[in-house]
Formats: sequence, structure tokens, C-alpha cells
Amino acid sequence: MKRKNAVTIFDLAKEMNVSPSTISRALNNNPTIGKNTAKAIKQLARERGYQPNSIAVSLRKQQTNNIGVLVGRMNRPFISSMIAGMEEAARSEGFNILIAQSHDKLVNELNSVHALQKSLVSGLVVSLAMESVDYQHFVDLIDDGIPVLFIDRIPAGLEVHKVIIDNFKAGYQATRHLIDQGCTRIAHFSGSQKHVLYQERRRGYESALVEAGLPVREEYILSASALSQEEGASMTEYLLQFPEPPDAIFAANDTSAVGAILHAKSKGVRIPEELAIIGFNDDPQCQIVEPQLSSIIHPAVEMGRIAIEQMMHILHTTETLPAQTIVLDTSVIARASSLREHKKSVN
Amino acid sequence: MKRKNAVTIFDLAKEMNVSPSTISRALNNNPTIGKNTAKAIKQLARERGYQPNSIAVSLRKQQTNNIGVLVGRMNRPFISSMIAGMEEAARSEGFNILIAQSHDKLVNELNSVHALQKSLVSGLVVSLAMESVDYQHFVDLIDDGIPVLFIDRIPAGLEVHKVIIDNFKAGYQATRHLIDQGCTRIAHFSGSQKHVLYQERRRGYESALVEAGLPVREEYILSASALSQEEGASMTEYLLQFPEPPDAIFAANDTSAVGAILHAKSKGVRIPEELAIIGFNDDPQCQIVEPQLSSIIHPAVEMGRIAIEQMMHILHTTETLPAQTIVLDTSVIARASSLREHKKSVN
DNA sequence: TTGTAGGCGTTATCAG
DNA sequence: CTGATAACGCCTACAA
Repeated sequence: MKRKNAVTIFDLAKEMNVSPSTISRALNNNPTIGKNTAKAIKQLARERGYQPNSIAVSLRKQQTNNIGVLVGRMNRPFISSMIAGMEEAARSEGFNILIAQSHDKLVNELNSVHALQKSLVSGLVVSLAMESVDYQHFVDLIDDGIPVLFIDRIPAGLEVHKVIIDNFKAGYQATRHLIDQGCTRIAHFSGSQKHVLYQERRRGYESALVEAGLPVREEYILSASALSQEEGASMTEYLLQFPEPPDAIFAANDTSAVGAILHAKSKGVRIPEELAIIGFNDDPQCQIVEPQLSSIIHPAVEMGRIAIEQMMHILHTTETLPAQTIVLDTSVIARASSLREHKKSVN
Repeated sequence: MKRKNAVTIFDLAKEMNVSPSTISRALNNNPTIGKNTAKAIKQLARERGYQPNSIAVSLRKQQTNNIGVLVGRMNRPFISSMIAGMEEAARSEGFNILIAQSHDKLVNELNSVHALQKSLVSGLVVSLAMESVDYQHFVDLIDDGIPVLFIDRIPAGLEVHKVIIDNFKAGYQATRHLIDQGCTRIAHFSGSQKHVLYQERRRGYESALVEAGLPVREEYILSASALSQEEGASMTEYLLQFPEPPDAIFAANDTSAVGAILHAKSKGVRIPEELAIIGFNDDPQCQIVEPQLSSIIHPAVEMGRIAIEQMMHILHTTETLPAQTIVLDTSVIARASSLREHKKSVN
């Protein structure tokens, strides 16, 4: 398992009758090296196919070119797209992405943070595990000099770097869209209230209702742990039994919204005429379900890219940067599930 | 950016009045160390929160604990699930997964292989870029002592380690299923014929037809570059114009199959009565489209897991292992898009 | 059973 | 402008 063509700066030095340090300096564009020597050295390095041994560099600098990425599960459309964006951005900066999944369990989150720390990642990008409530392990990391940046699922009340979407505004937009379609009894499927993200979407929802002079009815606000398709269906079943059932649903994700559509259809409820529905994320399924599902667009790939750019900024700055939050915009994509006939021209 | 609690074996050695090598040996379970000393050392290491510096270890061994994973795009359901499986398996072995995307471009594939090689990954798991035809860069890597294992999209005619599904059999199964439903004019959506994977699925399709005494009609076999939903729709449109249009389609992926369903429905073609359809991959969309799409199940997560286990086996073996191919089984999952009324009891 | 010393490949510091 | 030299933290002959 030995690398064969292991050309080192020592080999180059011997061949050119200079010292290894000269080679090192030339290759690192140190200005104190003579123009000509530098050029000759680079030339030879290219010829010999010299590749700096990144492990040696890391050992010397006590820092790798790896960024750890910790997520709940990576095989979800939104997450994998986010990571895809990170990978691109990181690679263009000469960094690698090192992935860990917590499977939304605190134990795994702890272990993974630990494992990544051991691998000496230069920085860590985290989308919190569902049940995470204790953030001490991240604080330790930060205290240890490893910058941590949170993305999408952020911790509550912690002064840290964040890249998020404006969940309040998105919730407002979604609800506002339903109101614009003439809906007045709008229900909301929310997720675990432990998460800032769902709290915010809900706040946006309530704010839009209040602004429009509509009542905020507690019985119309349902929380589901996983917001699965099944949960979406059963929540819809529950709502439809009301003497005065809702005429619209704003679901905090697409999966539960699809569940709502399928259930409503199976009960002969017409969508969007009797029940307008909007989801969240713009997952691929939105364009497949019938009627097509309106949703809120997340710039997932871009979020990942921006997170890495921000991380690079932090890494390249010697002094400690104050915690900064980058907020990305969302928008409504209106489709058949919420566009009522007499409003369709309006879009 | 300095790690603070950097406890080293040297620190422990000083504290215990032994030499660093003793510490190292004890922590590595070297049997030549006295039971008691070893125990005491491990105890102290735990107390002081000692963490071996993995970079130093890597430099010494000229090998990291990272496995490179190179795929086309990671934000596709099948791929991200595969990587999820790899991540789990690798982590349980103390390895990290380092991701690179080729975006199905040869240039990126080359660059990424290069970048991963520079980061001194211990091994590389590759799912080929669409257009990859030249495999020299992988051969170089292998010659350089870095084991390479191909998964799913494998190179043609190269003696290498592989983890794949039996695409021939899967193609046979899918077609056989349609034949069992009473279909006799079965069309096939295939992908780029440069890929072994699509060649095999097609061979399986043809084999099932021949076995059943049905003709293999060239005009029923269509190839699409990306097998997108649009391509699926337009290929269906094309097929439906035949004087004797097909009564079934076996699509080499779900996306194009969904395109077929949507187009056929829009033309008033009844599914599955007039046109039975089966896809490939069992992507989430299968259960959302109406009628629900029959498909071929891939054990994606397990494939990833097995690939890593195989890689570990290779890494832990000192001599060079002969190239081995692991073939995983697939099965048909029959849903409404292909289950004809009079056959439904059969399943 | 334990200690000593050298080296993995690079870079930073200090002389020249 | 360039050359020695000493780390970075760990492992492993070889010696004791």
C-alpha cells in the first residue's frame, strides 16, 4: 500500500542542488525567492509530477483541508441538494467535504461531532438533529477553535454563525397566498415545536391571518413529529370531521401536504375548490402529485454554497468573527393545488 | 485556531514517568506491555481526554482514515441513499466518507480523482460519470496502491472490484412481469448504450421476450440520453402514434416512466388496461404518481454498506486481492400501473 | 517489559 | 535571497 511516485521536496532539492526550504518557499510563492529560481523550481516540480503531501502539511499546520458536514439524514432531497452545493463550493476552494449523519439522534450527533473533531476538520457545518436540545458539544468545539456554522436547523438562543431561510416570511407568504385565493379557514400542519424553524413558520402563518383580520384558531393548528405522508393524511382526516372544516391547509413540508392531497381526494373533497393546499420545500413530488402541489421554494444548493463560502471567510480571517446570520429569500410557487378557478388568471 | 486541550502521548508519558513509546504501545494494545501498566495508562488517557492526533498517525502510516466517494451527482434519491449506507458502514469502522461529484463530466471526474488522491484517501468508491469511457485515471490510482471499487455504474471490460445489481436479471424480471400481465407488445426505454448497466437491462428485456416467444422489435426500443421525465413523455408520444402501439413499457428508470404515465393519461390512454408501465429504482415518486408506478427495487443503502465492507476487507488485506464482483438481488414491486384487472388477484 | 532514536514530509524560525 | 534546524505527534526497529 505504498504510494509509488512519492516525489518530495527533498528529491527536488537534491536534483537542483538547493535546500528543501528553498523548494518549499518557491512552491508556496514566498516572495523572498529569486524570480528565476522560483520559476525553475516550479518547472521541475511539474515535470516530476510533484504533489505536496497534504498530511504532512496538515500536521505542520494542525489543520486539514476538510470541512465536516453533519446532518440528520443525507438521503432527503433538500439535504442532499444542500450538501451538493457545499461540495461544489468546497472543491473550488481546494477543500473536501466530510460527511456524517446523526439519523436525528442525539447520541449519533455527539459521536459524529467527536469523530469529526478527531479527524481535525477545519470547520463544521451542522444541520441539527431533530431532538437536539443540548448544544454543549458544539460550544466545546467552538471553544476549541473549530468554527461551527449552522444551516437550516439552527439552535435556539445561541450566538453562532447561521445560514437560514426566512421561515417567518415563508410562512407568511404561504398563508398570504391562500388568503389571496379567497380562503378564510386556513389550517396549518406544523412540525416539532422544539425547532425554531417550525415555530417561525407558524408565527408567519399566524401573522398573515391576523393581518388579514382572520381568527387564529388553535384547533386548526396541528403538530406532527415527523410530518410524514401518513401523518398528513390522518391530520386531514381529523380536520375534515369538523363541523366547519378548513378550506385550506398550509403544511410545513411537502410530504405531509401530499398526504393531505391523497386523503382529501380519496374522500371526494375537491382540490383546490373545497380545500386548497400548499406545502414547503418544492420537493420533486410536487410536480408529480395530482393536482400539482404549490409550495415554498428553498434555494437548497445555493444555501449549501453560501454556507461554505461563509465558512471559508471565517477560516481565512485570523481574528474571531462575531456570529453572523445569513438569511436567504424564499418564494411561493403556485400550482394547481391552491390556484382557484376564478383566480387562475391572477397567478 | 490552535486546539487547546491537545493532550499528547508525550504529556501522558511525562505524567507517568514512562517513555512516549510505552504510552503508544499501551494505547495500541501492544501485547508486550505489562497488563497493569497498560491499564493504568489507558485510565489516565481517558481521564486526560487524550485523543490521538489522526494527522500524525496518518503521516506516519502514509494513510488516512478517509474513503473517497466519487459520484455523478449526489442529490439523486438512489445515489444519496447509497452514500448514506456508505457513511454508516464507514463510521462504524472509524472511517470518514469524503465526497466528490463529477456532475457526470469527465473533466470533473479527472479533477476529483486527482483531488482525492492528493488528500491521500485510503480507498476510492466510484460510480462512473455518464460519459466516462477512458478509465486510465482509475488504473493509475490502482497502480499507485489505492484500491478502487466501482459501484452501480461500472467500467466495461476492466478487471476491478465491483458492487452491482444484476441488471440483466432485473430487466428480465420487469419484462417477465409485464408478460405475466398479458402484455405482448412491450416497448423499452433505455439509457445511453455506452453504459453496461443499460445494455444489461436491455439484454434482460430481450431475453424475456425471446423466452416467451415474443418478437424483439427494434422500433420498440428507444434510447434517451438522460431518461428525463420530458424524454419519457415524448418517447411515449412517439410510440402511441404507431399503427400498432405497444401495450406496455419497461422504462429503465422511474423518472421516464412517470413521464410516460403522465403523457399517456393526458391522451386518454388507460393505464394499465391499454398501456402497462413499469419503471426502475423504486424512487419515492412511484407511490405518488397515479396510478402508482410498479418498479424494480434496488437495495441502495445496502449496496453502499456492502461496498464499504468490501473496501475494508481490501484495506485490511496485505496482499493484493483479485478483482471481485458482488452482485445484489433485485425484485419487482408491482403496483397499479402494471397490475391488470383480471390479474390483480395473482399479485 | 520498557526506553531511545529516527523518520514520515512539510514549514517556520533563525542565521548567514 | 538561501540554508540549516527544529518542530508537528506518532510509531517502530533496535537496544537495553
